[in-house]
Amino acid sequence: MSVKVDLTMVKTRSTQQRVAILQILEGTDEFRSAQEIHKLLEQKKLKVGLATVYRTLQKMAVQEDIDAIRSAHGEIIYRKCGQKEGHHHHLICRQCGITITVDGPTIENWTEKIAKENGFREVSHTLDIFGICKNCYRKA
Amino acid sequence: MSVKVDLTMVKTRSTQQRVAILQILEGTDEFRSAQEIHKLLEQKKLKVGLATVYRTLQKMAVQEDIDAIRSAHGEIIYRKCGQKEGHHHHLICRQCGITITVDGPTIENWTEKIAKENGFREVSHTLDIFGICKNCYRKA
DNA sequence: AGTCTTACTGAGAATAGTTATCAATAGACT
DNA sequence: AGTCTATTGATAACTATTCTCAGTAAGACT
Ligand SMILES: [Zn+2]
Ligand SMILES: [Zn+2]
Ligand SMILES: [Zn+2]
Ligand SMILES: [Zn+2]
Repeated sequence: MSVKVDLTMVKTRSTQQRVAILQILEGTDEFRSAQEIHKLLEQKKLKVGLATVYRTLQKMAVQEDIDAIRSAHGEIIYRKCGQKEGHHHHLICRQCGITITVDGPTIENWTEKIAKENGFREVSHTLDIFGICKNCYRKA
Repeated sequence: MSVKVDLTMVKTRSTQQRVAILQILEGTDEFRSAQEIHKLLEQKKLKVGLATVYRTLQKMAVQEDIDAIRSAHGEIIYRKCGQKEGHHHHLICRQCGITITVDGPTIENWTEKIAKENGFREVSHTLDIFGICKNCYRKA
């Protein structure tokens, strides 16, 4: 009898630190880095260790409570996504950061197919589309 | 906040180091990081300083001799311009990390379509598929 | 070929973002 | 209250990249 490990199943405790970080994320639509969130918490007189901020955001991203992408500058930035339900993807402007939520069966089916063809199970995927939006292109 | 210098205006000398780095890039269609290129040069018994590799690649990218993108892992990776044949995606086992390279027109077309529908230009994308490979699943 | 200018180089220090370590703490459950 | 263990905080370690600066070598011009 073997135990199946599923990261989304591990018990997550509701700590003061986790709640504080979540509140920051819920207070904006923008992507925020771990460092930024740590500073914002300091301003609110909430002392949360930097390592805790990193760990919590990382875990939230794995459990799909928040979205994580890599900025052009190299930092991982996080956002509580407006669309709370359902798997989906993002179309992001490299210039101004405006983000459009997109989804559709095409990639979902394609990734499933590719994974199955290679004998993989418990499949998931990440996909982000980047470009220059109409507005920014006009200004350039 | 850093001061931006226009590197395209300064004279570029053809040094042994620059030639060696260019040869590495011309020897493959894949994206390579500065660290990887530095190791490859070592294997060819060419001693080129790591800082020089970083500086040279950075300058080549600014002068648009090569393409530079940020990998999901956070590194800047470089490729000799032109053909997009090197573009592909990864199917990664969450357990053992084994990685399979995959590609196909399906997602390429889909992402292009989605971006165009939303008025985006200069489109790029990132996609990774995760799962449990046959081997690891059997062991579990 | 010799000389001059200055872009370029290498080694290491410095920086930025992130992850690992580990003893102490505090949720959750009986 | 007591137990179990996920979580925390301070800091060390790590990875990728940039900076510093004295020494080197393209390339231009005699
Ligand atoms: Zn989203
Ligand atoms: Zn834009
Ligand atoms: Zn595996
Ligand atoms: Zn693609």
